Amino acid sequence: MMNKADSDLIRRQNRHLVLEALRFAGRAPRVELGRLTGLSLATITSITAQLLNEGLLLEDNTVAPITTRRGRPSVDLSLNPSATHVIVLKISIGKFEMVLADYAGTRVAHQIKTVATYDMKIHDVGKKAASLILAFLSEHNKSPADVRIIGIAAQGAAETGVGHLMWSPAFKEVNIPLTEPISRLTGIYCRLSNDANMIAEGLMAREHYLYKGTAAVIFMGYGVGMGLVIDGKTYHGSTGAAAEFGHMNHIPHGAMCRCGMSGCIEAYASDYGILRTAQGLPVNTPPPLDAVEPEVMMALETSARQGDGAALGAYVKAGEAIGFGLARMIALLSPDRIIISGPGIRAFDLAEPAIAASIDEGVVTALRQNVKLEKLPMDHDMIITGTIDKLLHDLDREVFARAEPAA
Amino acid sequence: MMNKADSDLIRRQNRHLVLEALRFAGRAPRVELGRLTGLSLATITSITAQLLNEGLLLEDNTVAPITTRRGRPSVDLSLNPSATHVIVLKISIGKFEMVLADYAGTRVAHQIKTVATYDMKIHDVGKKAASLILAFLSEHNKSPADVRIIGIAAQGAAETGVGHLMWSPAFKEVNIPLTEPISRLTGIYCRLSNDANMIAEGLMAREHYLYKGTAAVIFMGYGVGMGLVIDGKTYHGSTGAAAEFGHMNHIPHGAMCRCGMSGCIEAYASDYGILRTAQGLPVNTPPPLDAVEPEVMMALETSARQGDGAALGAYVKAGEAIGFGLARMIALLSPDRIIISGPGIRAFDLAEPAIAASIDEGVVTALRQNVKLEKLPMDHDMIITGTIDKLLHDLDREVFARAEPAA
DNA sequence: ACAATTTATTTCGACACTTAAAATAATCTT
DNA sequence: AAGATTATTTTAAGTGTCGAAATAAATTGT
Repeated sequence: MMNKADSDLIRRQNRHLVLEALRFAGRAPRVELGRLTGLSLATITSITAQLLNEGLLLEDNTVAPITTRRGRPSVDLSLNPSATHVIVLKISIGKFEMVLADYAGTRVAHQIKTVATYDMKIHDVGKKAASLILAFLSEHNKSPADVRIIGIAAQGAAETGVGHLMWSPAFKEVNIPLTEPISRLTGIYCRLSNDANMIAEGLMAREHYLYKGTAAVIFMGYGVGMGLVIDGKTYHGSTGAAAEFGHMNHIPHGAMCRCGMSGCIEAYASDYGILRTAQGLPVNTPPPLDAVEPEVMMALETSARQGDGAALGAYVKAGEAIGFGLARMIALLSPDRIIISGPGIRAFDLAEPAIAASIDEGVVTALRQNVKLEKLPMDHDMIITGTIDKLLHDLDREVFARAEPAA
Repeated sequence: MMNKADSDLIRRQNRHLVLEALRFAGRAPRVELGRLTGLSLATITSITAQLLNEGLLLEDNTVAPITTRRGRPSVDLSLNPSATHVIVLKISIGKFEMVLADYAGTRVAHQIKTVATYDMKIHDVGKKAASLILAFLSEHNKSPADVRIIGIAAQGAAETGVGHLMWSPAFKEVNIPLTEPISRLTGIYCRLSNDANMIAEGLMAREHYLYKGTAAVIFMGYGVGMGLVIDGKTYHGSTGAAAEFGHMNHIPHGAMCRCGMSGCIEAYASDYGILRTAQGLPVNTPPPLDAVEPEVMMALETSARQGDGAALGAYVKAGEAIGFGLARMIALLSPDRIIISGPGIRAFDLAEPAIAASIDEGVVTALRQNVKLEKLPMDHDMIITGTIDKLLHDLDREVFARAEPAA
């Protein structure tokens, strides 16, 4: 069903609208907010007065009005950066990266810690993360009370629901509990997401008008990941670990994958898969435990460009795996856009013809023709940017859209 | 973004809630509606008075209260059957089936017309359907003004957005416009959907508490179809022709499919695909144009049960195609439930071991373990039931939730 | 310098909706 | 027939949005 509606709901939704408009615009006078939200100026006055009173907004006239128009000058409102803060913890192979951002989305601190992730014991991961976060905070003279939420973006299959990391290239262990211990040890509410989903989230925050429908962000690199946006919302399956594009089967009984199965797309299109093919190793050669060094992949790319047949062939095999995977996804979901990114995007041109041919081969024209396929240069930072955006949007919707009970 | 909220929105949502509760309960007194919706009795009085006044509800005390409790007896309310009507047109190979149902969901008329669908010219389909509908109505002393919406459930790929049938086993032609001509010629608003989606819709209306998340209804028969429910709503892709599970590639460069591509799941798991395998015909044998007679499939099933190796092998091949397709879908979407239905369900036991083995082979345990796989006996009527449910729900939400402007 | 003009914001009065509490209705019990 | 009990309606208060009117704060013109 739905929930019943009352005047609380109206206020909540309209407050949310105002916050969203301001986050989109950065700064705007009340008239502008009226235009953006469709609300009357009277309502805008009422809502912004409340938000100012609660310390979420700031009257911001630091920038002198450039225009020399007649009439009462407008006074810009903006989100109050110090209303609260969020922390992003990005977990990847061998390192923990932390970013502290204020309520306006500006990054105020940044730290990268080298951590020997692979051999960590299952319960040390959360403990280590929590202690790094607490140290990071006190280094910047902040207390846990200043931070409203921690968002973890991790490589691998993340169960957002329970906050476990089902598996990840960064760890030998599986089913690592993250949100619970980190929440408990820091006293800060904590959420876990998959890194590719966070890229999708970041793109949406930037060009949300483009994401009315369904879009998939494919992420090629050490593994093959995907962020899936359905009807404008990132999709998590029943467990929160959906959209495992990399571990969608490509060839029954095919090449050995890091996940223990055979024939996954990743076994052909990830760094290690491409390398294995290029080296002519049998498809059941176990994948290496550590990430393939970028230099190795760059060398492979170079020799492919110089005409090395084995290297070229490996990129074609990778393209076929990606292409048929996309064809299957298109048959199933018919997305509006597919965006391919990740470190592997460097060599995209080598795989692209095979990708295109495989899509043609794998799905009828009628379904394919409406899909836009784009590539996006990799930006590691986008994972963090996307996570910040998502955390702040979540806070706006779930926390700050609710009016504080009057004193 | 969202839309702004005002008091209209509240009323709309709460009216919708009352209508939904009454559709769910069939008949209920006001106190009961209060409990079901969470609204106060004062509000229920106000809303039901309005709905009674608009003719959508009926005070219904035809059934004498069985209970002999003390206190003022309650008076049941129910949906007014004659408030409006809906028509379902089910299009399948060789026949058009029409059902007229009242606002309470009761069927009041039913007609099956044999139509030589396959060779119809592209613009004759809509004309034929419209004239049959008009004749059907006048036969039952109804005028188009008594009907608020026509819902078409068609086999094949339906573009709900534009109302075209992209392709269908029933027609030689492709891209057949349906909603526009039928709407124009009958004067009744018209919508097109895929038949498997309507089964999913019917299941949801009956057990909507089971469909909070993601569920897929696979439909095996002449073709292989799918209805996909994501977050409790049937999913249509960018064009409205998503969820073409049957035409998701199974084996690159594989068996020839009716859609013109090679290696689709349907090419192995549909009636004609199974038959082709059993007969030992080469995989590039073109599929027959007409539906395979049920008797032929039943004979095949019988010989498989009697130990015919070729027949058994064909069901195994079909099971592999379905199983790997499901494995791929699970990797991508991690649904809560998968339901397999359709006429092909009769021989499900012959394919089931192969389905299970292929799912095991094709997707890691961690993703698979949360998925419930069920089979559902085929009921052709469920397509019609589901369409009626969906039409009425759509009307409740889009039309009747809005209060009529006061006279 | 100051009135007129222009643009932004706030205030006011009307209206819609929900709700709790009080009032009313319609039955059964004793 | 009075009292008890359950269902429904009415009433009064509270919250929210909106259009119109009022107010604020600038520029322009003289």
